[in-house]
Amino acid sequence: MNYWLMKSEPSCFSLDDLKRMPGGIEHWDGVRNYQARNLLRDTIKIGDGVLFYHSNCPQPAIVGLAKVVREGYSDHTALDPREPHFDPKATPDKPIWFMVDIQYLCHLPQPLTREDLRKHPLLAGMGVLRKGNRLSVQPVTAQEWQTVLALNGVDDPL
DNA sequence: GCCAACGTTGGC
DNA sequence: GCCAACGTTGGC
Repeated sequence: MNYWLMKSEPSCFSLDDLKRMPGGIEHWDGVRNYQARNLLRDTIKIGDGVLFYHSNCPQPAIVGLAKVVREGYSDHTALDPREPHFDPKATPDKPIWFMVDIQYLCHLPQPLTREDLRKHPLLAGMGVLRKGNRLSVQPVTAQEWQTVLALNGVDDPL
């Protein structure tokens, strides 16, 4: 079991949007970075925990929890010329880009802002705080996962 | 809106 | 294979 932090701009796709999807499930498409692609294709597994992070917004924060319900498969938005993340080099046989499906679990009663993370000794080392870190999918340690839950007084849903 | 950091592209 | 130019990300 592994844990991940996934970033999304709430003006584009928010945790509320995920909650509203049928079954609370949506595919995590549009990732066009090779390092993140490798994680989506090879490493992220069904049942893994996801910290849902809102980026590029007035209050960037970890706002909720999700879990992985489908492992890496072809990101079809790379094959469709009408899609903003269309990649002419991708083909059905060699998709290049991959995505996973995640399912909504809950909102955090107390979203954790960057300031919250920075001031907590067990969270201050999180990748999302590192300057210049642009990975939209990044690993989270079990300790970080448990600390985020403990600060919110929520039981581990996984 | 600014700007630093980063990944990608493409000429050589 | 180097590296400058460029586009994007994302906090502030």
